[in-house]
Amino acid sequence: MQNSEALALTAALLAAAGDLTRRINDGVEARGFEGRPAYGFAFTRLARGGATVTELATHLGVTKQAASQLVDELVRKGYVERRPHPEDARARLIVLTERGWECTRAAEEAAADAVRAWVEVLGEGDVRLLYDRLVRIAPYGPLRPAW
Amino acid sequence: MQNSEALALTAALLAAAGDLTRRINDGVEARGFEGRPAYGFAFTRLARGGATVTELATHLGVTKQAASQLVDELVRKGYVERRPHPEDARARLIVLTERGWECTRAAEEAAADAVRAWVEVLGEGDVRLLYDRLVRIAPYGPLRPAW
DNA sequence: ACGATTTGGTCAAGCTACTTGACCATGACC
DNA sequence: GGTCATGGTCAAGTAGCTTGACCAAATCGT
Repeated sequence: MQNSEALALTAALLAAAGDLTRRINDGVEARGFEGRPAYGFAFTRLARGGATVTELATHLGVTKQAASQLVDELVRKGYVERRPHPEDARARLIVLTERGWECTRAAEEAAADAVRAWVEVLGEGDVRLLYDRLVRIAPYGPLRPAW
Repeated sequence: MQNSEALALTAALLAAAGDLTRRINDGVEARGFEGRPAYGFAFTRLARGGATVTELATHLGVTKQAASQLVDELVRKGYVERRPHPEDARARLIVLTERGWECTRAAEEAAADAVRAWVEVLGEGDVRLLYDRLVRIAPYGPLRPAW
């Protein structure tokens, strides 16, 4: 593989990721929610029983201060609540509200719509293969804003 | 494909793209250049005979003001020059300096190194296939910062 | 059991990379 | 040749992160 192709591969990845996130965000807004792409990724972490600010920060690949500010935003918009943590009095458990669950489902639907567009071009098998390969490359890396 | 998988696919794309850009940027800095990831993508556009600020803006998916600021930065660091445009007195042609070419090559090498790590995991064929599929999905979309 | 250190969280301030808005100079179009 | 479009810059504003300081609760060492 030539050097110039390696940069092109990176560009293609970024373009694809940007395309998807934009479509999803548009879809979420079209369903009556206001937000930014980071919400969706926060939701995927919160959906499994809630999370602490620090856990969220790790998941998103930002400082805990930034995660805390994001949570402020989500609280203000009614998507999550800060509850006392059942096992650690220092920590707070961030959990989705009913509206938060609705927004999560909206994001999943929008994502499914966007991916469906890809499936029409590549076919189900290739999209699944793409996913499989990507997971093997960057299994659980933080979701940093990309460039 | 289930809804939740669609979001996971997006996350995987972002993680992979973020991983690559980080590795490349580290590699470029290790080779003695200072910069940020956007430089590399600007260089790929400038490498083919230069470009105007507006063309660069389109390529990167930002406003022309933002592109102009990026060019300021690149000029300050000695990577590019603003020349009068040979065919349009309003425009300026942004071209790489010798140091700009060196940095471009460094970015390509770093990208090749990063991709090589992927090839070791997936094999050359799968990486090439990945690239092929990505290009078919998001052929020439702008390279927006991803989330 | 108790002082020292670590960990979870927030407050405050600062910065980077973008945006929008205003503007000028040149080119394109009847 | 006047009108509008296009390329570029200057200026100001903003979003979303960062670093640094700090407090309270938990954990560790002795």
